[in-house]
Formats: sequence, C-alpha cells, structure tokens
Amino acid sequence: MVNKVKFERDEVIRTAGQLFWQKGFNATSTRDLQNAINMRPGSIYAAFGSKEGLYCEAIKDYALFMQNQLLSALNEHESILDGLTAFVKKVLIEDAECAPSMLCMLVKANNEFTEDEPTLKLLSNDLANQFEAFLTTLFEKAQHTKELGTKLTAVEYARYFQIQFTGLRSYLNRPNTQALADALIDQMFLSIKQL
Amino acid sequence: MVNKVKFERDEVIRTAGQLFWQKGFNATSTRDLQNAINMRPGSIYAAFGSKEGLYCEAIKDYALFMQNQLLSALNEHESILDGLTAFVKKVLIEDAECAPSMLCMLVKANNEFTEDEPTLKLLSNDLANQFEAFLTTLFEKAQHTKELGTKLTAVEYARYFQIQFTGLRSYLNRPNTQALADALIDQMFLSIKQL
DNA sequence: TTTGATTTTGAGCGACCGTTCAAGTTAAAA
DNA sequence: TTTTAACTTGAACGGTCGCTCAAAATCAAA
Repeated sequence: MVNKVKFERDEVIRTAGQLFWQKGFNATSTRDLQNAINMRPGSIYAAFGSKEGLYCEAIKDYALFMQNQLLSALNEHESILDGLTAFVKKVLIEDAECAPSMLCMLVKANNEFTEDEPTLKLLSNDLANQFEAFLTTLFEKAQHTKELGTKLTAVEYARYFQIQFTGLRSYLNRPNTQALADALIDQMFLSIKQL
Repeated sequence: MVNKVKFERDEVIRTAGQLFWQKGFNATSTRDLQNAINMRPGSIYAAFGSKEGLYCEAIKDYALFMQNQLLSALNEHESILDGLTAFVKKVLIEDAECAPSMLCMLVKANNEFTEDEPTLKLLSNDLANQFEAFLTTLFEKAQHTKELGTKLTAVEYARYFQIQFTGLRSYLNRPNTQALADALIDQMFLSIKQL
C-alpha cells in the first residue's frame, strides 16, 4: 500500500448515520453528507459505493449501537425487566437530549421505504426482526426466572414490548411531550407486567 | 364565469392523498401526481398553488375521513369502548386491504417533517392534537358512564390509546404480520381497561 | 530522490425536481 | 355568431439530485 485513507471510517459512518437518522434517507442529499463528513464525492464513492451503501453501513451501525446499549443496561441490573426499564429510560430520556430524533432509526426506515427501495426495505426489516429475536430470548429468560408470567409466550411479550416502545417514541416525538416520558415509561412496564 | 373547472376537486384531493400517504411528501414527485390525478402542471398550480398546498388539503381530508370513520363506529355501538374497538378493527383489518400504508398518515407526516418544513410540521401536529382532544372527550364520556375507571385522567387515557394504536400500526406495517392484527387489538383494549 | 500505486479533489454530467407561462381550448354572455 | 374571461395544456426554466472521472496530491518502497 502506498497511500492510506485519511478518514476514520467508523466516525464517518456514525456522523452520516446521525444525518440519515434525522432527515431520513431520501431527504439527505449527497451534498449534505459531503459537508457533514468532510469528504468529497470521489472519496465517498470509493469507500462506500453509493449513498445507499453508506446508508446501509449507518443503519447497521445504529442497530449494533442499540444492542450494545441494551446489553450494558442488562449488565447493570439483576432483573431483566429492570434492565429493560433502564434501557428504555436511557434511550428516551438521557440520550434523547442530543439524539437526532425520538424515533427508532429502524422504524423510521420501515416507514420511509416502499417497494421502490427493496434493498433498504429488506435490510431495515431484517434488523428489526433480529432485534425482536433478541428480545424474545430475553423474555424467555425472564419467564424462566419467574420475573414474568406465562400468560403470553416470549415472542408475544417481545411484540408487545416493541409496540409499546415504538408507540411511546412516536408520541414523544411530538413537541412539548418530553416531561411525560418518565411516567409513560413506568406505565409501559406496569402494563407489561400485568398482562 | 365563462368556463368551469373540469376536475372533481374532492376526488383529486383524495387520489393525491393516497399517493402522498403511500410514498410520503418528499418522495412524491409532481410528475407522479400529474399521472395519478390526470391534471397538467398549470391546472394543478392554478387550483392548489403548490405541491405543498395540495398536500395540505390532502392531509386535512385524511384527518376528516378518520374522524368520520370513528364517529360512525361510535354510532353503531352503545359502549364507547366497543365503538373504539370497532373503529380500530375497521382501520387495521378491513380498510388495511386497500390502504396505501398501515401507518396513520398524520404519524407518517410527523415522522417525515423536520424544521426544514415548518408549515407541514405544524399542520400535521395540529391535526394530531385535534384528534387527541377529541379522544379525550370520548374517554371523559366513558368515565361518566362508568365504562372506564378514574385511575387515569381522560387525557392520560387518550395518550395511552394513541401510543398503543400508533405502536400497533407500526408493527403491522412489517411484512407478514396481518394475521396477528385481531389478537393484538383485543390485547390493546384489554390493557386499556385494566390500567 | 525517484517511482508509482493509491487516495483525494472538485468540476461537471445527465436526470429529475418544483414551478412558470405563453399559447390553445372552452363555453357562457353579448 | 362573435366576444371574452376562465381554464387547460405542455414545453421549458433554473435548481438540485446522485454520481463520474481526469487531474492533483500523497507517501511507502525502491
């Protein structure tokens, strides 16, 4: 090798991801990206192939980041439900102050893409399904440790959690709702426990 | 007046609305609209001023249509909660077969628009708040008739309903989830009643 | 110090965007 | 039948889009 790349790949992906997360895929222009990540078209296309390629890396990075957030919240709590609660509060209260959107980037992706963008539609769906599968194993564990009843199957709990979480984030995306976050999260877990 | 317009305004707004609902505002081009509503640019701009103007009419029409759907479901049931259940099933099961998206058009709008489109952001938010206000009066009535307890205030019930409804629609937007709709709706109202 | 593969730069391509407007068409009024 | 204001048409404008590529810059190896 006679010349090394001058940019930090992970950092570029994260910065681009923030922009994509905020504005959506279609509303983010390649000029926006050029400014945000301080790279010229040639370099971007050499490194990522296309705007779509960069977006794919960014959304995969987002999913990985979320999973790590959840894992570290679980590590800090004995109880799985406590860990999940801490995770939700971290994402919706602490991180929310500087996050580009209250909405989950995967959900935003699923909302934006139609059959016109089959690759991105498939990818965002895959990542959401992976997250659901991970949640399912969590609720299985919670049922084994008797934290949670067996009225619902683990996958049903996982579905219910996602519905609540997504609905809540969508509501908190409205202006002047941030003050309600804490109480609504408690209400969410109350309703999960007493299902 | 020496010459009348040749298009049916309401029908044009509804058709355009279906396209906007499906693809979002930014991803719907004026050429898409021209084809869908069979009008040439000059006529569209004479009638609606701009793409944004047509979108405003379309989203207001959507909100009105939803309110009418809810009102007619309420008329067909003694109980308010039964009426709400029928409304949700109508929207998520019956209408879903030919609707352009599982998601609420207002929610999609709120998700898409940033500070770059302040007019549309404000409008979609206004319409969502109006719907919340209407829901609140419904839950007040339900509390007066003892259908519902007073553990939560009416506006808290309205918020919870919207969170559930939005979260559910987002989940049902994923592929191969339609079969789950009926059970998840029952679960939703169960959790509202036992809050 | 020279070489040369690799990376970066940025002008610019063709396509499509939202929108305009002069010209053509229409039909009620004169 | 002629007039004329309202409506429709569609070519085309300036701007932005995603993306390309020839030229310049870079730096490890020779």
